[in-house]
Amino acid sequence: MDRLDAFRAFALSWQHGSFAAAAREMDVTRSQVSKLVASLEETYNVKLLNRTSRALSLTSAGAELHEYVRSILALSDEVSLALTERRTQAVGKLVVNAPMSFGTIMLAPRMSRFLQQHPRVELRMDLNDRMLNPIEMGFDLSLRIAHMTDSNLAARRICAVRRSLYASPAYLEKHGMPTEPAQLSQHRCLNYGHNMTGAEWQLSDGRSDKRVRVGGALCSNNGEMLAQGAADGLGIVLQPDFIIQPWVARGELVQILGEWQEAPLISLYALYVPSSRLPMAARAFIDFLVREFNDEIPLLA
Amino acid sequence: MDRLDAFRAFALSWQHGSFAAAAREMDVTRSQVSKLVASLEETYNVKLLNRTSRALSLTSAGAELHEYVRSILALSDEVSLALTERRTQAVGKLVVNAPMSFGTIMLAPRMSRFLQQHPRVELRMDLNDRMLNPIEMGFDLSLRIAHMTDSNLAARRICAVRRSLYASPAYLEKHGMPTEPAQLSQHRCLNYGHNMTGAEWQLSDGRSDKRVRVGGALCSNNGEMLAQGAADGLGIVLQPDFIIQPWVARGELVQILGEWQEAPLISLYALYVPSSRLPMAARAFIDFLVREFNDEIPLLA
DNA sequence: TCGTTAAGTATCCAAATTGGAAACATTGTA
DNA sequence: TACAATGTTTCCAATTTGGATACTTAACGA
Repeated sequence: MDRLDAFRAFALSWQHGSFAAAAREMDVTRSQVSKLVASLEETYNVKLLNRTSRALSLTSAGAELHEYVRSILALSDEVSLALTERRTQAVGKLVVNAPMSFGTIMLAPRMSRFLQQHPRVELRMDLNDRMLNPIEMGFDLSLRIAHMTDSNLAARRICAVRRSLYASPAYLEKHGMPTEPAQLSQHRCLNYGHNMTGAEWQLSDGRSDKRVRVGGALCSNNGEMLAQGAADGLGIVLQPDFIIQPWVARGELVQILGEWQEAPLISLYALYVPSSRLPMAARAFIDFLVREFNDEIPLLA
Repeated sequence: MDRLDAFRAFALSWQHGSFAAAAREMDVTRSQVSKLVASLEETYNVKLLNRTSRALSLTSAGAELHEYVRSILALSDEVSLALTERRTQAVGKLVVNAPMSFGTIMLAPRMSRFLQQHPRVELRMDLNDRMLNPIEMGFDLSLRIAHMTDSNLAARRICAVRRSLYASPAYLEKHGMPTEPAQLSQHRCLNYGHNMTGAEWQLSDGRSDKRVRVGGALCSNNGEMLAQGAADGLGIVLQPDFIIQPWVARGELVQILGEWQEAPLISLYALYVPSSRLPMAARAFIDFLVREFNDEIPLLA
C-alpha cells in the first residue's frame, strides 16, 4: 500500500468530490480508492473523510492532513518531473572527473562549446590525477586514459590516444639516440603511473611488436611533470602527443624512434557505473567528446 | 513497495553512509534497504547512489532527489506527529455543530471554561437548526436533541432533556386550562420540527403513558420562535425548560399539566461518524458536556 | 599473500498483500 | 418506485514482500 498513492487518492477524492471521480482520475477502481483512503485512516488511526454515497467532507484531522499532502504531492511530482526530464533531456547538474593534464589541455578549450550546445546543463569538472574509485567521489562520469578497463565500471570508448617516445636533445646527445626499442631498457625512462619499476612499454612499428621493460629515476601520475623532467634531461618518456606538443614546439623535446608507437593504442574512456541509467546530460557529454575527438585525439586543442 | 519507505531508506543510507547503517536505523535487513533503493531507481529510472561494499556516493540525480526527499520526509513526519498528537491529546481544530437555541443558551456560557481547560484546542462552533446530514458539513461532532438516533451515525448520549408543556396566560384564559393530556388534541399546539400535522406527543405522569396527536397553526425548527408564538397566544408548546425559562420569568408563559412530562425523555446526543477514531479534542468536548450537564440539562445556564 | 570482516546483492520461497470483479448497501432522483 | 451513482465488502488468484542464506566485493591486517 504505497503511501504516496494513498495520499493521491485522498487528495483527489477531496478535490474532485468523490472517490469515484478520484478513481477515474487515477485510473483505478473505486474499491482501490476506498481501500487506499481506509489504509491512510488506518496508518494515522484517525478518520479523515466522512463519506456517504453522495457527499464527502473532511474531518478537521483530514483538513490538517490535506494541507500537508498537497505539499508532499507537489514535491513528489516536481522531483518526478525533474528526474524524468534529466533522463530524457540534457538538463541539470553533471559532475565529470578527468585527468588533470587532459582536462586543462584538451577539455578546457571545449567546455564553452559544450555548454553552448546544452545551455541547461550545469557542469562541474573535477580534474584529478588520483586513481581513486570514481564511485566514491560521486562522479556521474570519469574520463580515463587507459588500456581496457578491468574494473566493474561500464566504459564507453571515446577515441584512441597515440603515445610516442620523446627525449630532450641534451639527453640524446649524452646517452645516444636509440635506434631499436630493445635499447630502451638501457636508457633512463620516465614512467607514467605509480609503479616505479617493472613498467613495460609495448611498441609497434606496424610490422612487429616489441615489449620492453624500462626503469628510471622519476615516475609520476602527471604527464606534464614527466614532460618537464624529460625536457630537463632525466630520460625518455612515453606520453600522449597532445601533452608533449608544447615542449616540442619550444624545441625542448624531440620525438625518437618515430616509426614506433605504443600498440595496442591506449584509449580515452568514459567510465560510469554499469546499469547506471545515465542522465541525458552525461550521454550528451560523451557524444560531444566522441564528435570532438573524432577517432583520435588531435595534437592541438 | 511504499515509496515513503523507499525515500527513507535512500535518505538514511546517504546520511549514515551505508545501507547497513540505514537498515539498522530502520530495523530491517540490509537486503530490504538494497531492494528499496533499487526500487526507487526503478521508479525514476535513474541511478541514485553509486555503491561499493565500502563506499556510497550520490549521483547528481541522487543529489537532486535527496533535496526533495528531505523535505518530503520532514513533512510526512511532521503531519504524522500532528495527527498522533491530535489523537492522544486535546489539540488542534475541532468543528462542532449544535442547534441554535441550545448553542446560544446552554453552550455559549460554557465555551470559555472549556477552552480554558483545553488551551490548545481551536474550536469552531457552527450553530444551525437545519437537520442537515452532519457528514456533509464536515463537522467533527454534531450535538442534537432528539430521540434515539436512527441514522447511521454513532451517538454518545450526554444527558436527558426534560420537555414540558407551556402556554400563555391569555391563551389559557381564552381556551381553558387542560386537565388531561387527551384534551391537548382539541388545543392549538405548536410543534417543533418539520411536520406541521401528525405530530404525536408522548407524556407520562410517572404512572401511565399517554400519546396525543396534536396540531396547530405554527411549527418551526427553532424553539425560541415557538416559545414566542406561544407567548403571543398561538397555542401550547412542548419545549425544553431551558428554552422557555426566560418567558416563564417574565410571566409570559406558564407550565401546564405540571405532573405530565414527555416520556420517554428526549436526550442530548453527540453524533459522529461511526468507527470514527475521534480526535482527543472531540472526546474532551463530549466529556466536558457530560460533566457540565450532569445527568440532566439544568434549567439555567 | 592470505584470511577476516563488513558490506551490497542475488536467490529462494513461504507468507502476506494486492487489486479487480462482483455483489451489496446507501442515497438522491426521475 | 425503479433507477443510477456511489462507497463498501468479499472473494480469490496473482503478485509482491521480506527474511534467511549464500555469494561477491573491498579494505584491513597479520
